Amino acid sequence: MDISTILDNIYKLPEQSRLTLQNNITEIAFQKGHILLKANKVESNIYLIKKGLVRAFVDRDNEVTFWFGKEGETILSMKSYVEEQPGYESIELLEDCELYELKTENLRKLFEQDVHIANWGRKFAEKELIKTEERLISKQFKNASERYLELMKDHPELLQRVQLGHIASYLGITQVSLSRIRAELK
Amino acid sequence: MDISTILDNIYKLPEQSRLTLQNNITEIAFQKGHILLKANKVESNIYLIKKGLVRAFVDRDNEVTFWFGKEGETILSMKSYVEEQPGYESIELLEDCELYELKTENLRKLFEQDVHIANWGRKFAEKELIKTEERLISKQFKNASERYLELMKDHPELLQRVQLGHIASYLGITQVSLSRIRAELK
DNA sequence: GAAAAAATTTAACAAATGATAAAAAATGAA
DNA sequence: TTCATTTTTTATCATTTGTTAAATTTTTTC
Repeated sequence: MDISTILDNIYKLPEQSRLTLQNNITEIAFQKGHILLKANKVESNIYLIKKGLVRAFVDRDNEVTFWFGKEGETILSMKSYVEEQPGYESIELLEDCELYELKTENLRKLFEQDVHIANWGRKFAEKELIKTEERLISKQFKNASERYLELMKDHPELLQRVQLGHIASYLGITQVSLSRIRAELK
Repeated sequence: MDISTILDNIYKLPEQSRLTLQNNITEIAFQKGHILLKANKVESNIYLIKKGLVRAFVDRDNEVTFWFGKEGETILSMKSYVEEQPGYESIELLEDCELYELKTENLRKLFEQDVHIANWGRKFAEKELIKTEERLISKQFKNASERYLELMKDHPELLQRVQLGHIASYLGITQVSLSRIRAELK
C-alpha cells in the first residue's frame, strides 16, 4: 500500500503538507517474528504498514494480544507517542513486513508547525479512539461466541493469517474456549 | 472547576488561542436525570463538566454504562464529534450539573484556523484513547473482582456518587455479581 | 414518620469460561 | 517423505458469572 494512500485515508492533507510529512518517512523491512517495539521502553518511531501483519501484546503472567495491524494501519506505542513514557505493549511481526518509518520527534515538531498535519494527527487519534471504544462496548455487550462471529464478519482475513491462540487472546478468552466455540458452530 | 483550568489540563494553550476557544463557550445547567445527548442522533454540541457527574450508556436489550464523566471531563458523542454520524451513546446526568457548552461546528472551524487549538483537539483525543485502551486491556487481563478493586483504588469517589447497578454495568457484570463480589471482600 | 418505591443483597441453580492434560492435526525442517 | 515441533481440538472437572426470585435495606414521597 502506497504511503500517500495511507496518509490520505487517515485525513486528506493538502499536497504541500503531505509532501512535508512524506519527507520525514523512510522505508524499512523486517522478517516475521521480529519484535518491532518493546514494552517498558520509550519508543522513538512510529510505523505505517505498507505490507504485512503485526500484533500488539502485553506480557504480564500470560501474554495478551489486544490489537492486530495490517496494511494501511499505524504501529506505535501509545504511551510513547502520547506521553513520552515507556509503553505497556510489544509489537511482534506475524508476517514479513514492509514498513514506513517516522520519527516521533519529527512528527511532534510538524504538529507544532503545520495546522494540517496537526489535524491529521488529531484525526488519527480520533479514529483509533472510535475503534477502541467500539471494541470496549462489544466486549461489554457480547459473549465470546458473539465476539468471534463479529470478528469473522468484520475481519475474515485475520482468521487466515493469524493463529488461533492469538485470536483467542484478542477475544479475551483461552484458546481452549475458542476451540469449543468453533466446534459448536460447525 | 474553572474553564481555563479544564482546557489547560487537556493541553496548555497560548493565551490568545485559549481566549479564542473560551469565546465560543457558554455556560448551561441541567438537573439530575436529564438526558443530555441521545443515541442515534447527530449531536451538535460538546460539553465540559464544571460541576456534577454523568454517565454514557448504550441501550440495546439491556442498558450498558461504559463511561462516567465528572468535573473537568468532556462529554461528547464520539461518532458525532469525529464523523458527524449519529452516535451510539446517550448521556444521563447522575447529579445536577453545571456545564460549559461548545458547538462542534465552531470547534471544527477553529481546528482549521489555529494550530494550537488543533493540537489541543489532538491531545484530547490521544488522552481519551489511552484511557480507553487501558480499560480494554484491564477487561482482558482482570476478572470482575480485580476490576472492581481497581476502580475502588483509582476512582473511590465514584462508589459514593454512583449507584451500584451502574458500576456493575461499567465493570461489565450484573448487579448480582457485583453484590456477590462485595460480600466476598468483607 | 409511615408507606411506597427503588436499590441492594442473598440464595439456588444454570450456563459460560477457565485449567489441565492428552489426543489429533497441521506445519516445518532435515 | 519422515520425524519433530507446533498448533488445534477434545475431554474432564473447577470456577466464575449469569438468571431468576425473594428478602432486606435505603431512599423518596406524602
